Amino acid sequence: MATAWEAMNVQQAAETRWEHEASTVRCKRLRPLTLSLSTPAATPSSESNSGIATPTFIRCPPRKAAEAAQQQQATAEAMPQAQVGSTRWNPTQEQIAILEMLYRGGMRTPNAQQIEHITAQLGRYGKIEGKNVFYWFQNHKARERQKQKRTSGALTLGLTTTTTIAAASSTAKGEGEGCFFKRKCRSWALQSLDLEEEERSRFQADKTLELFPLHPEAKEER
Amino acid sequence: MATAWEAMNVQQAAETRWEHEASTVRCKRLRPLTLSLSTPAATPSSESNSGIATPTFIRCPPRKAAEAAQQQQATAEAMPQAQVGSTRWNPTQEQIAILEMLYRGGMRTPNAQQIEHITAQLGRYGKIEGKNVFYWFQNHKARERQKQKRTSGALTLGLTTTTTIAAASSTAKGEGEGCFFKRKCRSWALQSLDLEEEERSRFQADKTLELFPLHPEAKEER
DNA sequence: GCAAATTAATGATTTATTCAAG
DNA sequence: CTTGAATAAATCATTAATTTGC
Repeated sequence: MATAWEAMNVQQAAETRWEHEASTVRCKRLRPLTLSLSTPAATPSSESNSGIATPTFIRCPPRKAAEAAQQQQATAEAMPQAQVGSTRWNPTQEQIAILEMLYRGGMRTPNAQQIEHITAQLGRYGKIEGKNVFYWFQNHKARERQKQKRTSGALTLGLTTTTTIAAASSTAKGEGEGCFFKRKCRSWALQSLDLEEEERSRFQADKTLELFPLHPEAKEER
Repeated sequence: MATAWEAMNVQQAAETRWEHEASTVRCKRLRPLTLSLSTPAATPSSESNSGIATPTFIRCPPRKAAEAAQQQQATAEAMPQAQVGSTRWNPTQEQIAILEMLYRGGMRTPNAQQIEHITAQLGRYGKIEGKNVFYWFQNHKARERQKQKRTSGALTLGLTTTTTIAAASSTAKGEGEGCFFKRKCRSWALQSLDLEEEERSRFQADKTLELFPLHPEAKEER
């Protein structure tokens, strides 16, 4: 559990590894490198969690400390082979392509339903979970912002190389919906619905969700 | 960094969360610019709409609407604090008392199961959702940190503020599992399979979770 | 050519801030 | 002003890529 999710991270990814070409040279720049100076007083030590039985499927958590490992029961799963060990989602080319398309289309913080839909769709190309979609947008958005900041800082020209991107940050706040947890709640509450795209319209109808069509935040400021 | 295994990625146990406490003082207090100035060029407008045939996903609905929609179900409750028209959770005295007790007991970032449990318990005193519990801990923790920071800052005059802060945060760290998303994931990840029950228990058994019985963290460390 | 060692990306989490209801 | 709710920034951690010594 804890993550059962992870547990089944199958990824079927059999297909080729997908090169991220889609995004074209993503960030390339030097990584600020975070510096791990940490603090003088910082003592990582601790750790806590002592060994715990790891569920057969390897979930992601395992990281440090002893492995206790005795967990027999090894993968009682039927297809032992499959990707058993992967811990994190590894998007396929198609998945990335779709996500980027959506992003370019203006989507920044999809809400629960949107995520469900997207996940359902992307699921056709490989194993995926809602959280992956969520994180993808979060990260993509953040990194774009970051990149831009870096760029602008360097250039200083303020030419707004990518005005479009700017929109991202502004949008986020504007409406309160997309919120993160929202989807969580939502999922908690009801998850089943996934169907086809049609469903979307249904939602729309009763939930007043506006359609995508840009026009985004007219509201902006606060 | 980067250097791989340095740390020995040994596996540990299920679920553990590894907290990055190591870094303790991460963000240096004042965050450079962020503020809402956002980007100079921020012009939401455009949004790159070059017609994109974006899959009809819906965009986030305006906050008001969303809220309204979501509360319809709230009604009909016979609970004390009927929050009929309220949009946000309004904890009852009992709920707060319990939460604080847990907090004092050392709980900081409850995991999915813990949250579920707590929510269930608190539900006896009034309407409540898992996210409320989650947020409560998040906020309580953050505010305590904040307060502490402020205090220390005032007293020490910039004298190694870091250390003090570090200390503060360290406490918070306590246990690491609870990851936040855990629950979300969990919920997202098909709940149908409850196969994991046993797993859960297993987990529970060895991993804290005793929720209520305070006593909790004996671990606390640091 | 190849596998260990390194580095660049980027998925996943946590913490800091901000927003806004009451 | 307090605090529930939500988002963005900072980090951490793991895997894809790339480099390097044989």
